[in-house]
Amino acid sequence: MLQEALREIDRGSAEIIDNERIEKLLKAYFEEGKPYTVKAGFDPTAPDLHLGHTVLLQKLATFQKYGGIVQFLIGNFTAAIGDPSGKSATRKVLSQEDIKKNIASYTTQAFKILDKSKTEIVYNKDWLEALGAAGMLELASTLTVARMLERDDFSKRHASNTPIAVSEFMYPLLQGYDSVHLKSDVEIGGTDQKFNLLMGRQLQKTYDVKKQQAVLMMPILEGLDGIQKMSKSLNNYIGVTDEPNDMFGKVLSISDDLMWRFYELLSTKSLEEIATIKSGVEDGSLHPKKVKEELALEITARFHNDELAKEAKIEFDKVHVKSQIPTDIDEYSCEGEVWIAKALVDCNIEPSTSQARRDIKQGAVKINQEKISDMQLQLCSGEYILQVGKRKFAKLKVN
RNA sequence: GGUGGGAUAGUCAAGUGGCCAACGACGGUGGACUGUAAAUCCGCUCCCUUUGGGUUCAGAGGUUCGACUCCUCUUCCCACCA
Repeated sequence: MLQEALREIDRGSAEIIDNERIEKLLKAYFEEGKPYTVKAGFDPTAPDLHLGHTVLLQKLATFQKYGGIVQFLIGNFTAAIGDPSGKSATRKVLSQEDIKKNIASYTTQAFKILDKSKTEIVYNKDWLEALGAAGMLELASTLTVARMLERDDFSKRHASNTPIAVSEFMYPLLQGYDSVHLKSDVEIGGTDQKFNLLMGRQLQKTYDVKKQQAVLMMPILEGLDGIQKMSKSLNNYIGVTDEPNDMFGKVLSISDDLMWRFYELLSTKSLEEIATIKSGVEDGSLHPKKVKEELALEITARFHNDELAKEAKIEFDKVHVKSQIPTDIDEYSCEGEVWIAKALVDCNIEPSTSQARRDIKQGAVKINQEKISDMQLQLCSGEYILQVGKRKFAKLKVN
């Protein structure tokens, strides 16, 4: 039982620091029913969670299964600084209402995965603001600049002459201080957070918390491109609130290599099962597309339900395998004759008439499934299905 | 505070008076091939109903027939020295 729990916790993790402590905590739980705390920090700057976040959330859910109480930390104080790990140098300051709204939508999404009864939502503003200037100084004095520059981001940016704001140095310290305040037993985060996570350990020691948190790092999930990390700003993400059709389609669009990564980090299938599937693909007994469909179904069903996931697959096949028109298309209408390029822009499937003209020239535009080439074309009254490329559709009614 | 360097399209990055809407790379996008996969190949990639017109190269002025390129000021960044 204990071994099984440990294996499940270890699954997919990139690195665990102080694994002995995790073992001890679990042992105490199994033998005495003693709970422990698992901290994970979230930045409320964007209101939507994507699958990259769910890698962490799923791990938290695993801890909850085995006695962990999740400290779901909302970084409403640190958000003002911006974690240096992103490349954005400065971050705009969010209004209180925005943050509140983001937090609300954040937690609703998170509870699709987490067990609400075993989750404490905490806000670091509550204690960091109280820290004051004196407390900040004290905190800042615990670390040398040389140590700080050890952090990969900082040294790279420093080496490449990219600016670093002094306030950014505070970020790891404050995140570490969160662990002091919360007396966390375990903290989990992405591998890019290693420095910050370790800071928690160090500060817990410095501030004499009597314990040092274990640290579990999860790999960073790559985005749809398979190279960069999944993030909203790179637009390579699958959002947990994405429509079933989009979700299904996006999963199917990832490369075969990336698919294994998604399996490992997102699927609930056991590692053995995944290994079996993988060897099936390798020896040719399983088609990779089928395998990817399975994954897409699983993921879509998790955030919606089985029914909707199946419908998404049927819809997908209809549009892409049989090249038919999707069931739901945005509808637009207009008065009088319209020039085709203008119509495409009005239907939001082209960004500008210039782009529309180029696409027409290249034969990317279809009306009612027929390729068109006349860029002077005027649409007179009637109903048209407009299409650009393989994915963009709109229905236009000309009166 | 001093000295020097820099700011170019989504990103990186050429361009040092006309040949510049601006090389190239990446990204994005369209097409071919497929499994809407990857890889590969070809096209497109500021806006405008376009053999043309308009607005761009941090910002504001100026020199010039003509400026991304020269001058002045402003803003921001970097390095070295203090």
